[in-house]
Amino acid sequence: MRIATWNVNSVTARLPRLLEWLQDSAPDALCVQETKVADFPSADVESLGYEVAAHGDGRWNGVAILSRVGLADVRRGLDGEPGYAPAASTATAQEELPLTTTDGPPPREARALAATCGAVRLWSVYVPNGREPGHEHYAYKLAWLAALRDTVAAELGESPLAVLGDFNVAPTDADVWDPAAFVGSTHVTPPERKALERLRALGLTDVLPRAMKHDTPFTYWDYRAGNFHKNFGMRIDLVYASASFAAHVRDSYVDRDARKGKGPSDHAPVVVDLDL
DNA sequence: ATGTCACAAACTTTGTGA
Repeated sequence: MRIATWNVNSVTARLPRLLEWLQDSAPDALCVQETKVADFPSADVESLGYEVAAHGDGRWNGVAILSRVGLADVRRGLDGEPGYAPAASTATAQEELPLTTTDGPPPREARALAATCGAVRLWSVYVPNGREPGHEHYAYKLAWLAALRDTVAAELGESPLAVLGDFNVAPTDADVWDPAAFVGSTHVTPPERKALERLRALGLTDVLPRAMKHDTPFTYWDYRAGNFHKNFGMRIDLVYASASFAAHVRDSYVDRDARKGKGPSDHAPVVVDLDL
């Protein structure tokens, strides 16, 4: 069984590359992040034999799971999932108007989706970026990761389970091209890494993929400044596998070739092959 | 230091987010 995860950075913009990759790599199930659509364009992938479960809220975020081995018990969102409301505009703040009273909690975003595909339970997750340490979005990121941990904890049992997606955290300094370049930035701070550690403490294993080049299994390279060409990347797309899932992993690799060519995502897929 | 994308609306340009 082949399972993969890929942040496509807009499924609308990436549809030709997605269809090409599905045909070339033939995953049995694919977790997708940053679909950036309310309605997933399902027809084309269905013609390749995949069922689609999607969770999208429009312009930002959005996750999906594509499967050709069944798609059952679909869940959207996390237990106790925090929401996020952007800060008020500065123009409003300068007028010193009384804060508008908001009714209820901030809206939840489309960042987590689960489905059972054949013998395995999969979560497709797109963890909040965090913007910068100390930012409201950074606190949201940590709270979101805590809710992810609690939700996964409640689902863990005998069945193989994996959480796959764009975690927006590099687990160790080896997972960024230059730790010195990330001082003061998100993705590498102790609280973010601690949040991943608490998730792994449920008994999950970080399935480290093979690199296809450079001995650095990076999964993301900024579009700017020739970062891909210079291999200035990060490993932030992760596969966290339960013991019964990890026991069946035969191989895993980063499909770095998918980051090349015309109109790529800024992330590469991570592929996991299982002997079940 | 901040060079590229993608998206939507203030739409032939800008802002927001990554």
